[in-house]
Amino acid sequence: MCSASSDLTAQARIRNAAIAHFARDGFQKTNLRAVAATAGVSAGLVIHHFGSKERLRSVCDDHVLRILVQRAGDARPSGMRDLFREYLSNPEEYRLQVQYMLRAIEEDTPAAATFVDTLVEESEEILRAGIADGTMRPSSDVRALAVLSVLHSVATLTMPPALARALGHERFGPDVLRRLALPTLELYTHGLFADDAALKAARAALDESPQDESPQEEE
Amino acid sequence: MCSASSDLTAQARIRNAAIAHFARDGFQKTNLRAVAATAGVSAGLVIHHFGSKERLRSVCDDHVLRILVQRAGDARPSGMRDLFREYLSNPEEYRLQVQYMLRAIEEDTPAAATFVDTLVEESEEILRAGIADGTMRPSSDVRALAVLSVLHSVATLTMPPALARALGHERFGPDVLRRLALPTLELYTHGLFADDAALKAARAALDESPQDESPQEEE
DNA sequence: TTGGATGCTAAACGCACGTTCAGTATCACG
DNA sequence: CGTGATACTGAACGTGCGTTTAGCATCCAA
Repeated sequence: MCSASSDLTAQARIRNAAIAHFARDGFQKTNLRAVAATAGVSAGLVIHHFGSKERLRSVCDDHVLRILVQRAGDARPSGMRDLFREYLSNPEEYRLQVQYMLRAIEEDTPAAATFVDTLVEESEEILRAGIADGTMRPSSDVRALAVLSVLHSVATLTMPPALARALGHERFGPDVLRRLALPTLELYTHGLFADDAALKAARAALDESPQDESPQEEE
Repeated sequence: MCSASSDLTAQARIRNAAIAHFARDGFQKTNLRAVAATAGVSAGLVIHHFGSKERLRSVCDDHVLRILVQRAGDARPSGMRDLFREYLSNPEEYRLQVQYMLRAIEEDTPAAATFVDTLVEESEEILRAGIADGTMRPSSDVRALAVLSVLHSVATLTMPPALARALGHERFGPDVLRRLALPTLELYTHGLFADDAALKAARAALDESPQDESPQEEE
């Protein structure tokens, strides 16, 4: 990790400070003077180097995105999708970038869009591979399932404090994750319902009003 | 529905306008002058009646919370947990209040905490009942499963635009919901994994580092 | 009738914050 | 040396916005 604050160009220090602030407080709530302060420079310099707060954000977006996708391409076994698992076992290393991206997803940044697209794409590939080799159950809509699993991952990592508190913890953290791991895996291997009454009912209901958008695949 | 804008007290009109703005744009981004405008009053009157923007929010919180919990207690078959199903079949009626609460959950309002607590509590009751009568599979941690299901519901309703776009839609809406309904139900009745290798591995891993927070229940 | 609440407005105040502006130091280069 | 260009600062500017204030009706009680 290259987090030594000096011996870096002021531009880089500002960028890093901005990433940290955006990740922690979000774009709106962070003010340039605070970013400048943690970067050890004046507020004017931020504008001097980046032109505007908005352009500073887009530079941060690109930077974080580049780190994360390069990390995913890093000859890792199964690409970016393992970011989640990786994050669980090694939260320190990329926590900042992941947190930044989660914020970006909330705020619907262009970078978040390409990040999410990559996640969904890789997730879908993994699902198709798993279904092909029999380790995963076939689905009526693999694309939607991929989106659903990414949604669940993102939701878990951005878990609202109120829900964390309902589990008895102050806020989201490794202990919450550990607590949810087993129920999540149980859900993903057994499901929850003992019979398929609800599923059949839903299929019937959807057949009645066939506002069809989803592709037809085998089940 | 009582949405006629006149023939209501100015206080009520301001409160309703604020609820609409907070639900649509969030607390930070809505400014009092806009609220005053849609309420048809001056900005000063908002302060005159509510003292501050923050106290206006808390009044809105209480109001929406009261509507939602009274709706849940309304001799409905299974209480607030059906808000989700209710919302799906009848999105117009309580869309505003639900959207308001989703925003409140994001912003971690006290009202959101009690709302979430109620959701989790009712969810847990339903799970226990379902497990008892055999319609649901037993879980190693019912509380965590309840939190997980609420998390999934909330996440679905607040689905980030980037994920909706990955499904081919502009943003979250009824069509996205329809698209996700089947995969969700498939996941909740069959699970995803064909075998329980991942689950066993996770159990083993958690046994190694028994940072025990979760209660022991039957499986 | 008077006098004080109450409902309400327009204007102003004050602060936070993004951005601009002079002005200084330093370094490159002719 | 001189002459830019570049890095940087402190102060100021402008604006958006929450809030305050002064004032005007209206209505009710004494």
